[in-house]
Amino acid sequence: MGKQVTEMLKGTLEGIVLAILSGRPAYGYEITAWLREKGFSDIAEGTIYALLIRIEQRGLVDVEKVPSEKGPPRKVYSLNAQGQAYLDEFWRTWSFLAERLERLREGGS
Amino acid sequence: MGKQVTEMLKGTLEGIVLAILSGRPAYGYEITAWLREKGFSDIAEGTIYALLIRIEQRGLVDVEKVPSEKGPPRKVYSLNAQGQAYLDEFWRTWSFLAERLERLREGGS
DNA sequence: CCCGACTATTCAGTGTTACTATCTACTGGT
DNA sequence: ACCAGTAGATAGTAACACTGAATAGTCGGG
Repeated sequence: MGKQVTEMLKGTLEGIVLAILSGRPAYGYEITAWLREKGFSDIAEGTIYALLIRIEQRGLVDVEKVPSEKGPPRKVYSLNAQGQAYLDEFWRTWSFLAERLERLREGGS
Repeated sequence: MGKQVTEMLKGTLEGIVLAILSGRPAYGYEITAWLREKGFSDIAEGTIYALLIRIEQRGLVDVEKVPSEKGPPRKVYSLNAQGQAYLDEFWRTWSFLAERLERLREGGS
């Protein structure tokens, strides 16, 4: 993809991951694969893992280590109450920005 | 505002400014005032000036120095062909991201 | 029995971006 | 002379995504 997406993802990728986790618990490798499938073709794996560590340290998610049939144990993340609150805030912020941009695109005031 | 907006603006603020300039030429102080009026309550002035210098160095805008009745001369920026192309690309990138996020919000696949 | 393929995570170093805070500079009104 | 308003520049900081590589575990094939 382009540099533009990279820069645009700053601040939104975190919300995207939290939104995914609000549907169901998931682990890093799974999330990366899911994102790639959905068109975010070149989000680096390292990026997701770093992000997960960040949101874990901020207390937005709970973590559980689950043995895998294949490969090393998975770190399964699930959204907690604080994370849900943060996600709600994220959607409000996103709406704010999206509305204004849409208006700009239409050439409105 | 919050830290969330700050991070989300990375990558979008540039597009916002280019979109403004696609409507009409403008100078830094004017753009800052316009943004504040439109709800981006605390975008720092320094941020806009730095951004304008950046897009100027990338050749996305043309610059003209215009004497002001009040204060020092204004640097009036206008979008050129290259900037227009970059803006088009920006909107495509934005649409891509906005679509996927909207789908995520609806809880869809 | 080792080697590659797949699964899964970690980490050090880099570049871009917006923010803070401060500084310069010009005008008009008191 | 001073101050508010207009206008721009800049040095330093923090956050975030990327690159690239390393580590670790399981499995099947030669």
